Order: sequence, then structure tokens, then C-alpha cells
Amino acid sequence: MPVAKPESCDSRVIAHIDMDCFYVQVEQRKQPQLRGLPTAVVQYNEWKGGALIAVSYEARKFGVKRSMRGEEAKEVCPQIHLVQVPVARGKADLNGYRNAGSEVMSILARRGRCERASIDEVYLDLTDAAETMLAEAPPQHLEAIDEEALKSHILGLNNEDGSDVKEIVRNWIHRCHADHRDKLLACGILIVAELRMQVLKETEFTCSAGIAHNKMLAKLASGMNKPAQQTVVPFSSVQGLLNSLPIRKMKQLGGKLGMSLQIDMGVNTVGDLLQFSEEKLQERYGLNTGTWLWNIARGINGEAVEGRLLPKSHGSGKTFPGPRALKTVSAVQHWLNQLCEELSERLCSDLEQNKRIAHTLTLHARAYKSSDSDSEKKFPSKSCPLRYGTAKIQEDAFNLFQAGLREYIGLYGVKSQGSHYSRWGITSLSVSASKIVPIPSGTCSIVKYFHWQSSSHFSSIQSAENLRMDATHLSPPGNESYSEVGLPEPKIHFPGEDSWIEDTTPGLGLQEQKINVWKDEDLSCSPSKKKVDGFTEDTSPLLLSGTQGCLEQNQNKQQREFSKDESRFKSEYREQKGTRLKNKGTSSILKFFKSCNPSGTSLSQEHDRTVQGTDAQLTNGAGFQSSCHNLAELNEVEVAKENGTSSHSYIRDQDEWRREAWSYNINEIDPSVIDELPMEIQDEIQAWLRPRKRPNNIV
DNA sequence: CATGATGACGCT
DNA sequence: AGCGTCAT
Repeated sequence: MPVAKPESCDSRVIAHIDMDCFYVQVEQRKQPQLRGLPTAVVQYNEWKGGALIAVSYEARKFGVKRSMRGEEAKEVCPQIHLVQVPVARGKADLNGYRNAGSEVMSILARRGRCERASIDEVYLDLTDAAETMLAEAPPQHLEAIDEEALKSHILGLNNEDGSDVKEIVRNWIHRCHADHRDKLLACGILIVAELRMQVLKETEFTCSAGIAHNKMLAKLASGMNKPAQQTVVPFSSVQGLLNSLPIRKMKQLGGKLGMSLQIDMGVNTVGDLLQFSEEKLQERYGLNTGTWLWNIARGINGEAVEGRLLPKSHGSGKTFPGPRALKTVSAVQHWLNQLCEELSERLCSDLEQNKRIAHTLTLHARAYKSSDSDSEKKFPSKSCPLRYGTAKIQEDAFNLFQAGLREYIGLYGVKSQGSHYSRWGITSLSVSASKIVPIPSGTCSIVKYFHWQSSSHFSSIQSAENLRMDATHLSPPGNESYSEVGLPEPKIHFPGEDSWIEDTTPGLGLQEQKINVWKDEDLSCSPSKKKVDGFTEDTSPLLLSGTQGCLEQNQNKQQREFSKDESRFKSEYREQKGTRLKNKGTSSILKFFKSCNPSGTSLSQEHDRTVQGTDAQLTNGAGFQSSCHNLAELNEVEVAKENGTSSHSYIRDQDEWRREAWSYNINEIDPSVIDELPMEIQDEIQAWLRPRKRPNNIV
């Protein structure tokens, strides 16, 4: 449900940039002979010519639409050129488009806060840039204005007669008696026109843009004149625009909510919403959504442009429609392995390029079950802590699937497949990685240190009791739900056609798995990777060079969530702190990383701040794939923290650890603690301390 | 069980 | 954590 947010400032300048039939453009750049021709991108063409996922404007003239099948497209447009999405591991591979999207992002991020809305859409907050321009080089003093800016569409401008449109636009931009808000938009026009030209020049991609005072209006405007054009919504034309706008055209109202508005309330245009009081809307749709609707009707939308250039999650999925549904567990396992391979690769790239790690692995599936009453039941999604390394992800994902399948088929059936009881089929599978957070700079050697520290700590200090608990945490999550409720742990076997559930008793098996955690298997993400000594030597130039380009930014949301959680966390933390330290505070490194941070200054924030200043480079990913061979250590840091904070659910431990580990005030570090660290770590701490003082003086 | 693959986000 | 909605 949409939620209302207060406006941050009197008059913002917001742009929404939308790439024109993006996938088509990417393919046309690869094959320039396709430019200007009716073209579409299809994925898979076995069944009815594949599904269209992008259609060029030339092809749209023939009535070709997204979601048509390739064969249908050929019927209405026989000359159409169909380009297939690359396939890797038996599934569509969108990485080429992701990388192309990153190229665009890095250009658009130059002029202001920039939010990646999707692979081909971006919001920009150009308020500051516009204010600056207005103060230093206002449009009315600009003699020459970009040809591109003059092609802008200005909503509400009476340009229907035969007069020269460009001249009208020029006059509008130049008006010196204009309202301050319009002057800001005029600056926005110039800035966006320039950005779009830069995008075209540097990437060969065209895009369309909307410029307005908020995200909703900018998004609305960007779609009004495509392709390769920009549209402005002056304040004075907002109501006129909205009054006649069909309600379902509004973002967020294209689904059930919009339908309910139409059916239940008789609201057909946004203007129709004006009749209803805020209370009435709240009564019908809840406080948040009600207020949001009331605001929308008035063109009010306070949503901020988040500074976020990178996705918050990565997913890899595939559907198995109709007769392709997966009917055996081993078929599922095969496809899960493919999906996990891709996911792991992308996580690896994210780690290298952006210095981020994901913390949660989630499995989604859709299934049907015939012959039983509850064939409607949804397949449950399951998640668990994410361990890096392809094999580990595969193993965990498979266990998540088995846990889901057990729930899905229910406990009644001993025999579940191959007999007449209930026949299931998996029609869609996906794995995703979320809770992605930046690694503080310099974590490399810290991580290595933990590798050493946690190993010794584990083997020498950990009690047998804690060992079992950690085994619960770390063992594949399929076991977890069972151990939670204290049930014995059924396993599904799949020797071919049939699968069945069998009771097993938990015992040594868990500990054996625990041991496995420490073995590094299959952690490489690139074929060129060579495993060194498995211990410390970090030969990765990418990880060593502090300046390696990251598409980083001020991870706005994440920062806020961190600090927001912090206060809540602090009270909880204090009440548990004593006992925890008493239990396991034998190593001062752990205490060191536990020391709380009263001032609220966190290393992760500092990290964001420093990285923000660096030149954002969106590495192409295609260029080179260097190795990620310290992924094992990443996993082991997770283990270390759980050792330090066990006796709670692993979920809380995960969050606590991050706060405890990185949210401390660096000024309050006891120097004697630093002395206990190895030399290389000490150096790094010094490196943190030194530059840290600067911002206060400079800024 | 033929709009496929991905994402973001809100509710509980 | 898990589910549902919405978008492209």
C-alpha cells in the first residue's frame, strides 16, 4: 500500500528518466544495422516464438506490444526483427542490460541525488543544481539555449496555434517575471536536456524525461512524450493535468487499489478523488493510503529521491509453465543449482565492484498440486542467512526448498510423489539475496583477522553446548524450522521418480555439518581464479586498491535504518550486555567489537561518506572478472559473530552483530585494546583514525 | 500450468 | 520472517 510522506522542501526539482525501449536499444547498439527498424527483444523462442519483453517504437506503430509472443508479432509486423535475450545456464541472462543500465546511472548521477528505480528508470533530485544555476547563471541571461531543451514539452502552454513552438518554449524558459518554482523548473529543463545529451553521446542510448516538483508528477510526465523527449509540469498546470487523468494511469493505482477506486467509489479520474475528504479515504483505505490518495489528488507527493544507485537485492529465477513444470526433486535441484550459480556470480561481482555483502538468502517457488482439495495452497517462501560460495548457496537453497516442500505437501503423505496421493509440480523457482550492506573500507584484513581469531576461538573456547547451538544456526535452514519446534528432522529422499519423507533423529549429523562450514569448497566465481593457500594471502588487486570504482553513494535508506534501529537496539543491548560479556568475554577482540557507540557515529556511515566522495564508476562487469577468493572468510566472520552473541535467535544475532561490530565510536576505543591486535590491523585502525578528524574541520 | 524475470515496498 | 501488491 502506498504511504504518504511529508514534503521535504518548498519547491524541489525532480526528474524521472526513462530509457526508451531499453533492451531494444542495447541490442541495437550491438547490432547497429537494426537501428531504425522495427525490432523487439524476445526471450526464449521455443514456444510460439518467445515472449516479447521490449519493442522498438517503429514496431509499436504496427501494433506490436510487449507480452505478445514472437509469432503474434510476426503476424502484425512481418518485417520485425526479433533479437533473443542471451541465455546462460538455461535461463535468460539479463546482465548485459544491467550493465548498460549502470552506464547510464553513472552519467545521471553527476548532477544530483540519484535513485535507481529500475534497470532502466532513474529519479533525480536536481533541486540543488537548479538553485545553483538560478543563482549563478539564470536562464534569462542565457543567450543560447540547447536545441534539446527547446524541444521540451511544457504542459499547459498554449501552443496549439501555428506559432513557433520552440520560440514559445524559449520564452517560457527565459521569462524573468516567472514564479520562483517555474524558474527552478526552467533550470531543470536545461540540466536534464544536457544530461540526456550526455547519455546519448556516451552510451548511444536515448531516453525520455519528466521534470516536475515531485516524483509522482515527474514519472507521469516522462511517459507523456516518448521517445527521446522531455516533458515539464509547471506548478500551474498540475490540477489541469490531474483532473482529467484516468485514475489507473497513476503509479500505484494500476492494480487492485485503482480498481477499487473505480468500482467501489466511482472514481474514474484523479480529479474525481477531490470530492472525498481525507477522513473518508482513510476510513475506506486506511490512514496511510487514505492520506496518500488525498495528496495525490492535489498533486502532492513528498516522497524523497533516495540516493541509491545500486539494487537492494539480487534475484535469479525461472518459470516452468505448463507441461514444463518440475515434477521431481532432482529436477528442482538441477535448476536451483543453475539459479544459484548465477546468483552467486552476481553477488561476487557486487562484492568486487561495490564492496557490499548480502546477508539473507530467500527461496521462492510456485507449485500446483492436483487431486487434492487444497490444490490452491501457496508454496511457502523460505529464507536463511546467506553464506558466500556457490556450493553453499546451492546447498542452502536446496534445503530451503525441501523445507518449503515439506510444508507444502503436508505431513500426512508418507509417499508424496509417484503414487496416487498428490502430484505436485513446480512452476516457478527463484532465489534471491537481500539485506545487502556495504563493507566498511579496509575490512579485507579485518576479515582475515577474524578468520584466524574465530577459528581459534571456536576450537579452544566454545563449549559443546554452544557448539550444538551454532550448529543449529548454521546448519541448512531446512533443519532449522524443525529444530525450532523441537521435532525430529524429516528428510526427503529422491532416488529417481519418487520422493518420500522419513524421520531421522538429529544427532551427529548436525555437528558434521558444522565442520563442513569451515571447509572452503567452490568459492570461486571466476574460472581464472586460483586458490592460493586458503589462508591469508590476498592477491586480488581489486580488493586491495582502495580506489577501485564502486557505484557507491550515500545509501540513504540504509543509513537511516541503521541509526533508527540504533536507539531501539541500545536499550535492548544494555540489558543483555552484562551477561553476555560474562559468558564469553574471554577475548578482548570481541569486547572491542562490542563496545557500543553512544554518539551514534558509526563506521558504516563513515564508510558511506567517504565512498560518496569518490568518483562513481560503474564498472562494466564485462571487462574482467577477478577472483573473490576471500569469500570463505566472509562466511567465517558470520560464524565469529555468532559465537560472540549466541543464546539468541540467529536473526537477532545477525543484526546485533552488525551494530555491535561497526557502530562504535572510534574515539572511545581503548588504546590498550588496539595493542592486542596484529600489526596489520593496527595500521588499519590508525588509517581510520587519521582521516576521520578531517571532515569536521573542512566541512 | 503460458506475460517472464526482476525488483521495491508495505503489512503482519 | 513471510506474504501480498505493483511495476516494467
